Parts: sequence; structure tokens; C-alpha cells
Amino acid sequence: MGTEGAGAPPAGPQSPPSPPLDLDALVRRAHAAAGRSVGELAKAHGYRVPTRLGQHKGFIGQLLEVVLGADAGSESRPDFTGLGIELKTLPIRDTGVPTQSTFVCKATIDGTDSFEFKDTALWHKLSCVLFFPVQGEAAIPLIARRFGTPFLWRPEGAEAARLEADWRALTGRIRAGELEQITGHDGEVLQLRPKAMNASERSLGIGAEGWLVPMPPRGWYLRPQFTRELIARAFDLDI
DNA sequence: CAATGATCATCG
DNA sequence: CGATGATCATTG
Repeated sequence: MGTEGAGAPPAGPQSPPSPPLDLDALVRRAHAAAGRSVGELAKAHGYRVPTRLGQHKGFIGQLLEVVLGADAGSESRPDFTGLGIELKTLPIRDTGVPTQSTFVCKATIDGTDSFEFKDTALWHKLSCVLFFPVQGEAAIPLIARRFGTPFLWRPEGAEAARLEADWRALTGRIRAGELEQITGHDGEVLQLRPKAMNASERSLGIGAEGWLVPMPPRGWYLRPQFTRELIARAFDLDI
């Protein structure tokens, strides 16, 4: 389709689509977005595309929320409230290999996390995810990056067990006062890494002496090696 | 302030 | 050149 329409293009955001009423409706919208570019979808919804993601890191994810009618905003609930589905963009190379880790949620580091994995925010975020692949190589101009085919992921069996094992091990170390020794090297499929606006941000976490002390906030991330497995299975790729 | 959305920058 | 640690914008 042309990108230079003759009429005046909308300058600002339009009224966003309402939330999809059921999974079918969401899947239909999602597949309609597959194969389209960031520029196309932005234009269709009245958004301007920044030149680089640098100062706008969440742009693609937030554009997709609008396109698909996500209704959660910045609240702690699934992107598609009624469906219990979490939306995540997944930046990939043209080979299908993810270019980045995937942020899941802020980690609880003060010892108040549940003892049951399935009661944690981490599990609730991961229990039903609509992954939306998008070209993620910095060499491709943001406006030209295309979305791939989305796929729904519900971890179960051995996969869910791997997530839980990492969570259990890392949470155990947090409770044992070893948080400050945990690095991004730890965890097979999950990572516990810094998640902050800047180096001066602090959260209360369990220190080496067992007391709560201010320290850099942490977040849970999925390793790119793990999301690579998910991509490979979803598209039957040999990567 | 803490949640959402992530990518950037640097090092081994 | 991939992974880790650091960082940026916006919203309720």
C-alpha cells in the first residue's frame, strides 16, 4: 500500500481499537498485523515513528498494544484483561534468533515473594503470553521493521518446570542473603538483572547480613537462548 | 512512586 | 559479537 496518501495524514493518535472480545478476535487482529511494518501500523493509528528507539525503547510494544486493543495500560494485570493474555514483542534477526532478552517483571527482593511459584507475579506474567516477533536488528530503520507471525505460549510440563526451578533457586538465594552475589550468569532460562532508570535508583532488598538494605532494583528476564527455543518450536526452525 | 514498555552500551 | 549490567519514556 502507498505511504504518501494524498489527503492530510492524521497528526496525532486516533481513538484506539476497543479490546478484543475473545481469543478469536485477538488472534484475528494479530494475524492482520503480521507482515506489516512499524511505519504502516503507526500511520494507520495516527502515531509518528521516532527515528531511533533510543529515547523510546517501549515504542514498538506500546504501538502493538494500541493496534491490538490491549486495555491494561500500566496496571499490574494482563494486557488483555478479559482474556488473561500478556503481550510481548520479541525482537529477532531474520534467522529467527532473538536479539535481546525479554523483560518479564520487577523482582521481589525483600523476602515477601510467595513460596508457591504459581502465586507469583512472575508466573502470572508468563502463564499465557502472546509473543509477537518483530525485526530487531538495529541496521533496519525502525519505521521499516516488520512484524512476524504471533504465537501463543503457555508453559507447561518440563518447560514450566525449568522456569520454576530457576525461580526457586534464585529466590532461595535471595532469602539466604545472597542477592548481591547473583549476576546475569545465574539461571538457565531466567535471569535476575538490574532494572532501573539509573544507577541511583534503589529498592529495599535482603542484604548479606539479613537486613533490608537499599540496593539496585532487579527484574526477571527470559534468556534469549530460551526464547530462541520457543521461536524454533513455534515455527519448526532449525536454529 | 511503582508499574508498564524494553533497548543501549560496554566488556570479555 | 553475544551477554551482562545500565538505562530511557510514559502512565496512574
